[in-house]
Amino acid sequence: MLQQQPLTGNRPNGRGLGMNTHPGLHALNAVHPPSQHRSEGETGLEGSENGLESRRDIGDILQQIMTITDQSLDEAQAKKHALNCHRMKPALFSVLCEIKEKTGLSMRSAQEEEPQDPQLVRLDNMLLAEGVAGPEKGGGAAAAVSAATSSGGMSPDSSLEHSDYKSKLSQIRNIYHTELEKYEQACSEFTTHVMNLLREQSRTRPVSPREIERMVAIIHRKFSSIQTQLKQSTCEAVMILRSRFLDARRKRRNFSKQATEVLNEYFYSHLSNPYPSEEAKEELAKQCSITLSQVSNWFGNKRIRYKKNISKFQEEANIYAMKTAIGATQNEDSPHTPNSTGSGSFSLSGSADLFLGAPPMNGEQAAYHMGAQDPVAQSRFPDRLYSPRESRTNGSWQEQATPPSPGSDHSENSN
DNA sequence: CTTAATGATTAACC
DNA sequence: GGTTAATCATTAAG
Repeated sequence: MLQQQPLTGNRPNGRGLGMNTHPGLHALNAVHPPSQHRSEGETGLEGSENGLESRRDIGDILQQIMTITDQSLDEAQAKKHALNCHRMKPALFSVLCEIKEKTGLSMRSAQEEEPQDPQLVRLDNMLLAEGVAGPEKGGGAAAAVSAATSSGGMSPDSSLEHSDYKSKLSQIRNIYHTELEKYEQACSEFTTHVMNLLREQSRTRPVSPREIERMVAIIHRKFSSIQTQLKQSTCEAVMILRSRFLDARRKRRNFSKQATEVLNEYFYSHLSNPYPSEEAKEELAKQCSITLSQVSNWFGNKRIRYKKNISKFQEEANIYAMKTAIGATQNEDSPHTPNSTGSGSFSLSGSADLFLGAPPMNGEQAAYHMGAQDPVAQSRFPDRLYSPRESRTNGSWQEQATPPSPGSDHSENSN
């Protein structure tokens, strides 16, 4: 955008003035003056017979150039060589330079600065994030997996599916990289080819470095559009792979028996307020070797399903209340055991929530627990804080629960 | 095969 | 940001 000041300086139209500065034009003018000047005679010519000869030469050259495309390759090559050796060649070349100088002005503003396709940037970022692009081997794929499961997390036993995923991903990686390499190679090959061509042509016609530069840029643009397509389809492949392998919904695994037990234990021992705090969730997650969000999911599901059909969960509630109670009495002997089976609690309050299992159906059961906030759990999770939603601690979390269904009063309900 | 159970996702809500 | 309620998709059970 800055070079190529017109030779004529402040005269953009440049007509005629530029000629003064061009030695080549002088040479040409000398042998082939413009027709309108012909009448003025042949001043400056070395001699009339010489001028005539030169004129014939010029016509000859032009004729040869015009017809060179009609000839066979060998013929053309020979003719080209001959033209290159022609004594008029420098002059002709200079004229071409001059013409180019002028026409170059108009095409200069045509291009400039492609604004970095945002789409391409997005694709690049994604490929990088998925571990397809970027550094070789290992770390990339692992990073992709951990990134993909950041919300869902991965339990240790799911490494099997992940190895499958990883192999598929590295397959995609390989294809992507070989293709990319192929494109890059083809691009550089083509570029050097074109540059050689231009260099060769620069012997007979003026080719500015800038022009070569632009040519290269055009080639690169074309090739990068192909690359973009490659990246696009690679992204799609990765997305499909991901949805196949990492969508936990599709590859759902039930929690281990022990994990469900721990969760249920907590749930039923906090039935009046089954909203574990962040700390409690972390503790549960650790115990069950599941993620925090899985704990949250579980409690969310549990609450809603319990509320929806309390009678269905009666048995379960009793069982876990019993368990808690037994665990509590057993631990009375060794109140300072900090292990996972819980410690130091009172059978009395440990089974407190048991009564909630058979609520009066009008939601007033909460009154039983206004003061006794589950000492069991408090000792089990000493750092437990009650959920920020204090409004629920009075047990109203299920107050609007609709009784299961009119005809579902099972026999065990009467117990 | 059908059905129940269950973990995850989603939109609407506060 | 966490919850609820509805829903989806998979797994386990019949």
